Amino acid sequence: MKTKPRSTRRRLEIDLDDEESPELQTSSEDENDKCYVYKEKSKSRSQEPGKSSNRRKRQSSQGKEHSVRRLESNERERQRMHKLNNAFQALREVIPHVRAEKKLSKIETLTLAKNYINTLTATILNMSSGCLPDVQNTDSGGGGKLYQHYQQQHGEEDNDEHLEKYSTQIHSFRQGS
DNA sequence: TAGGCCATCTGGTCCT
DNA sequence: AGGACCAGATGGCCTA
Repeated sequence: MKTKPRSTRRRLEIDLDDEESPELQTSSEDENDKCYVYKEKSKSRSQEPGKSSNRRKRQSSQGKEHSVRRLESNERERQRMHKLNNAFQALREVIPHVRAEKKLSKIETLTLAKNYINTLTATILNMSSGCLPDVQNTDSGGGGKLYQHYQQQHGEEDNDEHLEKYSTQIHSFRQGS
C-alpha cells in the first residue's frame, strides 16, 4: 500500500540567486514529506563532451529566465504525466482481472488490455462466423473490416488461443508474478 | 536488502 | 517560439 501521495513527493525549488551548486539537498522543514532541492541533476548527461559547457554558459547567461521556464515546463510535464496516469486508471477499470485487491502495474495493464482486446475480437469473430457481411460492398466497417484487420494481424492463428492466453495471464497475475 | 514500480526533473527533439 | 512528447537519470516507497 502506498501511504503517501506521490504527487507532492518532490518539487523543484530552484534558488534563483544560486545557480552554481550542483548538489542534492534535503529540506529539513518537513521530515514526513521531504521536499528535495535539485540544483542540477543528470550529471552524466551534462558531462557529455561538448555539451556541458554550452549548457552551463547558456544557463548562467539567461539565468532566472531559464529557471522560470524550467519550472513552467516541469509543471506541464507533471500535468501531462497525471493525464497519462488517469488514462491508465480508466483502462484498469474496464479490464476484467482477478487481482482486485492490488492495483495493476502499468505494464500489466497494457499487456492485459492487449490480450483482452484480442480475446474480444476472437469472440466476436466466432459469434459472427458464417454470417459475415460482404467485404466488397461495405465501406462503413463492420464485421468484414474487422475480419480483414484481424486476419492481417493474426493470420491463421486459432481464435481460441487468445482466450486461453488471456486466461493464463490472469492466473499468473493472480499468483503475484 | 535487492528489485520492482513509480513520480519527478531534465535536456533534446518534434510539431504547430 | 513555445508547447508536447520522449527517454534517461535519480531517488523514494514497498514487498518478498
